[in-house]
Amino acid sequence: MLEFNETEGIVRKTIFIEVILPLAISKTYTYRVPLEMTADIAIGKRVVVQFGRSRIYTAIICLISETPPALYEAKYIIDVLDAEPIVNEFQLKLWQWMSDYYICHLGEVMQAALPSALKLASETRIVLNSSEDIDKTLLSDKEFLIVDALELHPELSVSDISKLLGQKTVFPLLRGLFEKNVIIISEEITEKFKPRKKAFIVLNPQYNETENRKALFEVLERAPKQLEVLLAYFKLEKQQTEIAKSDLIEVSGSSAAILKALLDKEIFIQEDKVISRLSFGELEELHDFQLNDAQVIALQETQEQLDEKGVVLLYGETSSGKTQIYIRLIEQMLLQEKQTLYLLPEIALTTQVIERLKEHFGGQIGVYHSKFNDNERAEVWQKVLKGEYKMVLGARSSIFLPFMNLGLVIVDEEHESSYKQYDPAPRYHARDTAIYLAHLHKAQIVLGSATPSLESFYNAKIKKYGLVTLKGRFGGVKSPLIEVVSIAEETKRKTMQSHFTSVLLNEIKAALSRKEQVILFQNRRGYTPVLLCTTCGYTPKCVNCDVSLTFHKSSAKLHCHYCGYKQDIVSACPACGSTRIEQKGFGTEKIEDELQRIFEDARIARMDLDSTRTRNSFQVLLNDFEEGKIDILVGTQMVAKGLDFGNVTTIGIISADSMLNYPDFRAFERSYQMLAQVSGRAGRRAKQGKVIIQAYDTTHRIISQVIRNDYEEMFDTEILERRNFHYPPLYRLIQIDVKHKDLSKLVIIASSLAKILRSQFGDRVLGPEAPMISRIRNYYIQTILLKVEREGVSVQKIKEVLQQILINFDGLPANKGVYMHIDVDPY
DNA sequence: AGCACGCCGACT
DNA sequence: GTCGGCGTGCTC
Repeated sequence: MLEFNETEGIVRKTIFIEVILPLAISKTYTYRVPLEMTADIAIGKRVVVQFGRSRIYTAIICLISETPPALYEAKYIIDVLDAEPIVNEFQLKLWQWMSDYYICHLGEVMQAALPSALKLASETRIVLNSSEDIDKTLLSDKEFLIVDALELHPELSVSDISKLLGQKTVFPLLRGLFEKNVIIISEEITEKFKPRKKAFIVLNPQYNETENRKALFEVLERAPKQLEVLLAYFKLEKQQTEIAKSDLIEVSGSSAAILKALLDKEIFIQEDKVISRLSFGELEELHDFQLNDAQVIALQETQEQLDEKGVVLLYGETSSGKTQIYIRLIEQMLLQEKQTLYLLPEIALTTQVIERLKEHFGGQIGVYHSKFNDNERAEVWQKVLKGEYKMVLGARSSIFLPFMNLGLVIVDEEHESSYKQYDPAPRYHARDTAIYLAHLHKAQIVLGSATPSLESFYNAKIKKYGLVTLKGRFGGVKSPLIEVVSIAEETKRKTMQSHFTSVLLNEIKAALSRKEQVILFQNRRGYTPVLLCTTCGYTPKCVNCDVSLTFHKSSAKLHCHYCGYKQDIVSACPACGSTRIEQKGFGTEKIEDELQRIFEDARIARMDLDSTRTRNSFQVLLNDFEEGKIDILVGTQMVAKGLDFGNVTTIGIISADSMLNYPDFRAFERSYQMLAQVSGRAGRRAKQGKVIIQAYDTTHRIISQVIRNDYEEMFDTEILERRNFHYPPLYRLIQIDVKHKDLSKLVIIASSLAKILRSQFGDRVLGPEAPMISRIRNYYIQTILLKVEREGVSVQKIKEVLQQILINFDGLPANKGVYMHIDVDPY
């Protein structure tokens, strides 16, 4: 299609573009480009398009062509947003791979990949950025109008603004306001990540000269209180490199007011530094850049293996100093001007790792975190794009950043389950996706763990990955003593007190008397505190989901963990009228209560999903614990992840059985990892820690393997089981969830689907089966599992066939009202 | 994902 | 006799 452009006097072609829309749609859509925008078109740029009657979206250009679509008239694009592409070819390839591998729509991948500030849509809510002073003289008339309107109405949608201005094209205007930090996206402002700051005091450097110092003493002669503070400062200075404000006040026996006088006189200078009390274990020694012998060897081996295989599993015990090795590898990347992606589990990102690495690498390091607000995320995106950040530290979503020349990917704590996204699609695993990402860039990738996932260790064993083992605890940290206590035995001897064995209680008592801290660990899954009528056995259940309601003392209500439904507590059983209703099972809340009854004077706190729901409560809790305001911390999985407190010497596992008996093929592997990681937390520094494991089955092989610290034996026994029962890493799993509001219809539909699948895939198909939670938000669920062997068949082929079957099945009138979702590698 | 078009119950 | 319930189908 040729058109003549009079002003330029040249013949130009009308072009058509394929765009990805941020929606769960299986296709890309074709739009027509107005001639005056032709020159601005490039793959990876954003365009504004109208889709459907009234909706406007930001889409990404993924293909440019000159042939108009044959069957319909393409709409014109409204605008081109970018001067330069914001998504590169590597990313588009990665998106396509994810969409194929995880069987989801490209639009869903885009939705997950782009920070929302980069994909405004007509429904996006906009608010003013209150933390920023707005210089209104810098605004254009239209911008001023928008700001004015936002001052009146705190929250407006993009389409509101469009109406207000009487024009369709508002995205470029809004983009300008974003860049000036005037407006922000509303959904994100609630979760702003707040690093904790602590005040440090330093002497004004001018007093480092002897002359000036003399004068200083003379000046302060008539202010004895202030002089005392100064003397205390000099004393502390000899002992430590950094002097905290609170320490100085305490040591000098002075007050904040006196210190303030010194600050006002500019004798002291206050510095607020971001600190954290969470760590991933091995950072104390980060300042010591001398690698020990074991590390030197491991580093060298890692490099050799990386050159040979591209992927290396760095299997290093807790405290063996994996981080130092990462740092060396990163340094080499920096020398080669290549980018590094350093992946960490979500929770570890609030930690020292960031500060320490920032200290070492300076401003070249970016952090990408779900708790950052969207403007910050978009900013990191831009800086990675421009190559300003040579390294990014981030949680799973940072695999989506626009790296141009990635040289190295590090996946720390690679076994962590938080690398897997469950909902919504794309249900991807960041480690596996990172391996593909590295492959696209021909980059190297290091997976690090003290307790590797079975699949990674397996891949290392079959020589697909390189394997480097790093033994020995760094800095002479001793391994803790592990003691297993039989609950059955103590129950028989009647020495149990509620859920605690006498052995555990004695250890707690001893630790408390030594002024040391204790962490108690209770796995919540499978042991929720439910109400039970002791007369008829009735238990209150959620009206929307197939779960028992959980009693929450804090709200004095019964809660559903799946849909948030709340209900008042019942005093009489609605089934039989009996008032004999008791609490069964035990959650952290109950443990906390009972513990308080036993240790009346101890300060006990609880850390779980409920107690840390609000933004800062997690930090506050850890803060208090570190500062010694809490003696005993009771918690769920959360406490197992990377907590590092020097004064914790005693760790108790309330019930190892509840983890081991969890009905999941990975229960043993997870239990091993959990117990090994928790044990690694005890007695980190000078003191040797003690771990008490309470269990009914004290002879369980996993417990004994944890005690002997024998990962490889665990691996061997587990692999045997996995082979026998057709589970990963020897087989691949694809899970299909079938959902319907009507249970009887669901059962019929699910089994007919299973039958169709079986005709194609034979006994690779399992189910349908009702999952543990068989109804959520009024939808009944059945799952069908596909076990596909690793050798001899093409998984991609199987996925294609599967996808086609599901599309056909979905279209059948008999199956209306059914929802299906696919989870590839659902673990 | 949204939003419109379309066929069956409780209201002026 | 109309307003509105949400079931299904399309969006370049």
